[in-house]
Amino acid sequence: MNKIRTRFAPSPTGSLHLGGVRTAFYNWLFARQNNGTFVLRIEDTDAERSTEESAKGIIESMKWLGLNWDEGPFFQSERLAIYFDHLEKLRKNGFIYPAFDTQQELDEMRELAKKQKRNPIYDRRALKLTDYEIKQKMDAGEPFVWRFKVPDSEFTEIPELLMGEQDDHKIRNATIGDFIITRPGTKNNPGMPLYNFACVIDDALMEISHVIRGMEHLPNTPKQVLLYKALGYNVPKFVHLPIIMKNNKKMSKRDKDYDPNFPVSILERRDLGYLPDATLNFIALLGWSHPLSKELLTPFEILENFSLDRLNKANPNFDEQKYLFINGWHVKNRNDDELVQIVSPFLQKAGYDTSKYNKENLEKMMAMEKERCHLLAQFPDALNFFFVAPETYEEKGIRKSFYQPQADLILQTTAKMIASLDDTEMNKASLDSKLANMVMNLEIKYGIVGPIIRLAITGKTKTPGLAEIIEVLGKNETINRLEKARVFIKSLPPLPIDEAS
RNA sequence: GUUCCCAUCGUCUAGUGGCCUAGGACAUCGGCCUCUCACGCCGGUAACACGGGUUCGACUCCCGUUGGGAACGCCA
Repeated sequence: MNKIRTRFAPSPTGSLHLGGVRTAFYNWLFARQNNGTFVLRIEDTDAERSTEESAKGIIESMKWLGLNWDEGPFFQSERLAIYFDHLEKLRKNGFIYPAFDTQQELDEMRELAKKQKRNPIYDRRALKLTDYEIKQKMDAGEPFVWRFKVPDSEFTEIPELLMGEQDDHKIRNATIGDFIITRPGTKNNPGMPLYNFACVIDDALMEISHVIRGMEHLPNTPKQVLLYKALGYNVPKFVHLPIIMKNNKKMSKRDKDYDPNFPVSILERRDLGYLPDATLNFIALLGWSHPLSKELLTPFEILENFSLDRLNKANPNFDEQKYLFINGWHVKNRNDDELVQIVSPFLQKAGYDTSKYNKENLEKMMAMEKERCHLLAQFPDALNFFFVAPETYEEKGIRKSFYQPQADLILQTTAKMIASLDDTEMNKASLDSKLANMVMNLEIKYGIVGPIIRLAITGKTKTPGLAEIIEVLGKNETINRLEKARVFIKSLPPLPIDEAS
C-alpha cells in the first residue's frame, strides 16, 4: 500500500481562520495516524492578494496549534518554472488552447447565460480560431489565457471518500466548461498559473495521496481530475468536508460582517485567551465524533481515535458557547504553574505588577480562579484585587453588607484575629478554622460575616474563598484593607428610611 | 437560474433494519453542595422535515417533495 501523504495548502490572503484550522487538523490527524507525511504548502500565485505577512501568520498559527509539518512550507511562487514546464506539455499534447477573449466579452457571455437560465459555460469561440489567426494575434502581442479543452467523453469520475454516493460520483463533462488555467499573458510573457492548475501539479509532484479540503472545492474537483489525467498523473483520493456555518452562512475570513468579540482568526482567538488544545478539541467535533461520544478530549485522544469514516456530511454550526465551555475545561485542567506562564502576560497587559507575588502565590491565584475563568483574558478581572486595593466597593454589597449594624465590629474583630496570627498560621487550613472560630464567638451567621469581610478586602461580592485570598494577600495587606473598610463604613450616610427594612 | 452537496432536540452529535417508549454534550430550567461566585453532582423540558414505497419490522434502504448550503472568477 502506498504511503499516506496529506497537505494543507492555504492561500496567504489573510490570517488563518477557524475553518482552515479544521482542514489543517484533519489532514494532520490523518497523516499522523497512518504514519504518513504532512506537507505545508502556501498557495501564493495570486500576487495581488497574497502577502508575506499572511504567510507568516499562517505559519505562526500552525506552530501555536502544534500542527507540525514534515515537508515545506513550499511556496508556489517559487515553483513557477515547474508549472510552465507542465503548461508546455499540455500545449504540445493538444489539451489546451489560447483564448483572446476580453473581460467584457466574457461578461457578456455570462450575462447572456443568466438570461437564458443556464449555467455560464464557455462557448469555445476561441477554439474556432485558425492556427494562422492565433499566430497573428500572438505575434501582435495580444494578451491571452490558456483554456483546458474538456474532453467529449460523457463523465468525469471523482474518487470522493465522503460526499455523494458510495461509488465514486460522476460529473457530466457537458456541465464543466473549458476552464482557464493561467492568468492573461503574452507570447513572451506567460501569465501566472491559476489555482486549479498549480494545485494539481503540486499535489501530483508532492505525491499527495489524500486531498482533504472544504466542500467549496467540490466543484473544482472534476476539473482537477481532468488535469491529472491529461498530465498522466495518478488521481488522489478526495475528502470534501462539510462547510462550517455561522449564523446560517458560511463562516469565512472574507466575511466582514462578524462580531469582533468572536473573531474567526485563530491568532485573534489566541489573544483572547483561547487555548490551542481547546480550539483543536472544539473544532474536531465540528464534523467528527469520538467512537464513544467522548467530547472533552486532548489532542492525543483525538489522534488516537480519529478516523475518516466517522466524519459527518451535514454542515455544522459554530457554537460559541460550546467553544467557551470546552476552553474552560481545558483551562481548569492545566497545571497551576503552566497557567502562571500563560496567564501572566494577560495580567501584565492589564497593567498589573506580577512581580509583587512569588511563584507560589501566583500559582495559588491560578488555582483559585481557574474554575471560574473560561478564557485567559478573564483572569485579570478576576484577580484584580490582588494587585490593586479596592478604591470603591460594589454598590449592591454596600447595601447588603456594610449597612449591617455589626459590620464595623466584625471587621475590627477580624483585623485583630489576623494580627494575632503568627506566620505558620497564615495558610488556608488554619485561616479557615480561625475564621470559623471567630464567627462562632461572634454568634453571627457566617452568611452575614463572610460577605462583609469579602467586600472589605476585595471590594467585590463574588470571589473565591476568604481563607485562600487572605493567605495570598498576606497579613499586613489584609489588615490595612479591613481598617480602610472600617473608615469607609463610618463615613456612610444613614440608610434612607424606605430602604432600612 | 444552473450544477453539485446535505437533512436526528435551540446547537454539536450517537445511531449503519429489530438493542430506540431515540443516547450523550453545550445552552436552558429546577434542586443539592456552599461565606459569595464558580466548579461539581442530581433531575426536567426538548429532535428522527414531509409524503410515498421496500420489508414481518424503518431514524436507519429506495423514490419524490420541502427546506438548507456551496459553486457558478482571468480568487483560492
